[in-house]
Amino acid sequence: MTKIDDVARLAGVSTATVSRALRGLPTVSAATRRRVLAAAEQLDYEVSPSASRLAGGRTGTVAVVVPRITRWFFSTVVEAVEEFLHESGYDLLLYNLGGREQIRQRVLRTANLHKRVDAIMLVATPLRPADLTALASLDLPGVTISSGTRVPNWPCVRIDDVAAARTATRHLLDLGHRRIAHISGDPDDELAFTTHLDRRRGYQEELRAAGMQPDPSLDVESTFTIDGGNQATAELLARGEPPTAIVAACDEMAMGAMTALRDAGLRVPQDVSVVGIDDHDLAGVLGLSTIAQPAAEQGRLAARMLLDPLGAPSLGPIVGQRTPGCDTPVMLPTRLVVRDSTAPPRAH
Amino acid sequence: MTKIDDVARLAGVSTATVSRALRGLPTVSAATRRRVLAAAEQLDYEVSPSASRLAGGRTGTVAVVVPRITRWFFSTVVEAVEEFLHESGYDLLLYNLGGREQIRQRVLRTANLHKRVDAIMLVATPLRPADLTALASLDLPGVTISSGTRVPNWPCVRIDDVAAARTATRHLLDLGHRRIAHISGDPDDELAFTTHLDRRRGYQEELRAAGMQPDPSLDVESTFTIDGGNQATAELLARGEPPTAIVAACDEMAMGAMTALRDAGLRVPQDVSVVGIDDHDLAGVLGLSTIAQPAAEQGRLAARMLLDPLGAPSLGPIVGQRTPGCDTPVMLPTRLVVRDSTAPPRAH
DNA sequence: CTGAAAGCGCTTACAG
DNA sequence: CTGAAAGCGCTTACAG
Repeated sequence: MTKIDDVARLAGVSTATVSRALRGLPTVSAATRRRVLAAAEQLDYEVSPSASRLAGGRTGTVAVVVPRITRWFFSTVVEAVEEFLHESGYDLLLYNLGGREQIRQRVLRTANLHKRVDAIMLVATPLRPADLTALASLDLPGVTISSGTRVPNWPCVRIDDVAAARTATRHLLDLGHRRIAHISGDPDDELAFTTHLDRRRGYQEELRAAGMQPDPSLDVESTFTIDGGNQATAELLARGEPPTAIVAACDEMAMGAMTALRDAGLRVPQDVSVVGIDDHDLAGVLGLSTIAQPAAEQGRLAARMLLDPLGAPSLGPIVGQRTPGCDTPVMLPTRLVVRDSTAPPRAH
Repeated sequence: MTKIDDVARLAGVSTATVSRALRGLPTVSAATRRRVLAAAEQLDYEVSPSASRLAGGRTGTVAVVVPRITRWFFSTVVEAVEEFLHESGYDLLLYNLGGREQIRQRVLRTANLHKRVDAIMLVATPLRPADLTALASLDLPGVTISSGTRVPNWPCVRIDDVAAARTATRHLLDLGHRRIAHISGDPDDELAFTTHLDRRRGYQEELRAAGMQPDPSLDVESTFTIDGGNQATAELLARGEPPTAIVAACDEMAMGAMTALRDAGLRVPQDVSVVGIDDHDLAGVLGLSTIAQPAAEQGRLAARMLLDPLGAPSLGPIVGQRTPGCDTPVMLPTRLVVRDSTAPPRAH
């Protein structure tokens, strides 16, 4: 392995100068820089990350924490984030919580992340008070995506979940539906995962704006998954007269709903309309009407907001600066995408 | 930040002993170990990864390279691998190639990975000869999942793609189909991504075994995606009399095929049967018959084969030992899952 | 079983 | 703009 001394010797300068030249610091003359770069190139030199980190105190690495990488929203966000990070010279350490509480604790509460990364991105990760304390003591810059708990001084990128659910509900109202059900997730989750709460609120607000009272018997809780949508819908149908339309809190639940309806012999949209939120990769294949949210864009933007104050991974010390005014989440727009799963209710 | 000296002082031993005790090395007396652990606990001590790596030469990190994290197979593999790695004390560095050739080069050909990870996992990553040379000079242990290029001395976990496609084709033959089309991917990819080639071979072999000649006009190439399946099927339909059944090289292509058929006014399975390979999360929702492959299990097994020779991340030097007999890929079984997308052809 | 000392390969004040 | 020297926080022979 060639090391910095080899480069220094070949270029006829000190290792300090090699270090500066290679990192593009401005305090190196053009001629010297050229010589150093040539030497490094010739020797095929790559800096040792461990040594650089130990000496410089920066890791050039970002931790990205997601609940489940297999779900559409999270894999889409991670793909966009990965591209941005690597283009910026950062490595991505992936943490997939996967519902395992012990992993959550190990990642968030121990000093595990400390000394390991320069910054943290939390995607839709609900936090307990103890988690917040742990994160605060880590004293690292970070960003959150989607709802979940806000972390003091960390910016947040998300959509307006209330508005998204309102748009979905309004779409059904506009089509003439009055018996509109809602299926959502995480009933016994005491964590502050607010997405489903916000979306329920939007559903209820829009009904009320139309002069209607939300009917609790048409509002079923389950989990934020295909299976959850399936079960919630089955439960809904078991309760008696089916609704003419369903607002699902996410596309995956909507897909489960479509399956349950099919299994019950009901046609979509002739018997029951279904609208989701997300615009999942497969929404088109299924003809699912939905409220599209820009997942990749949220990832890219959050990555940018995270890295901007950090600068290049190996350029001088980290500026402790926090983005000012990051108390207001950045909200990205959503839009209604009408496909084949929604239609006017049948005439009585 | 508390460091190893603080622990040493509190425990009344040398830093060398702290290091040994904390890593569970056997050459520490039980009493000393207890004292050290208590001190570390009391001080909330966490080893500095950078320092440990620099001094010990191990990174406790594995690079996982996937083509596209947003696709079902890859996110499922990564989820399983992530769990295994973290449970074993390793970090996961994610590289999502995303079709960007320059990224492939940066990841595989430069010494980028060197000094950064202890081992590499390549998931369905095709390699050019130059990539193989670069990997060889990295001299790191590794493992490959799925087909793609074999790397000398690296074990490989996969399914038998030829057999999977044969089973899919036989299923259609058993139902009475004779006009069976095949859609697959990567037509102008000179890389050695062999999955689609193997699956085509299986399709053809099974037809021949049934005494039939594969009809080139029923074999369309596109890309390994939903969109690719859609386009390939549209192309197939444009060629004239539709087939009575389609073998898609993966579920995502099958989903695209279902969309194209629907758009063309053809019903599945009444007019055309469709069978895929994968057992994608959404195959059930779509009623897609398919050949299920164990994605998570391939990930777990590959992670285990990768880590076994490495031992715990901070336990002594890496043993250069390569699993013997790793020249034969480990093949995991697949199985036919019949749903609603396949049925006997209509009587003429 | 334990410790003193060297060394891992860089970066960073500091001085010039 | 550049260099000599200290130091980042561990692990590892080596010696006992």
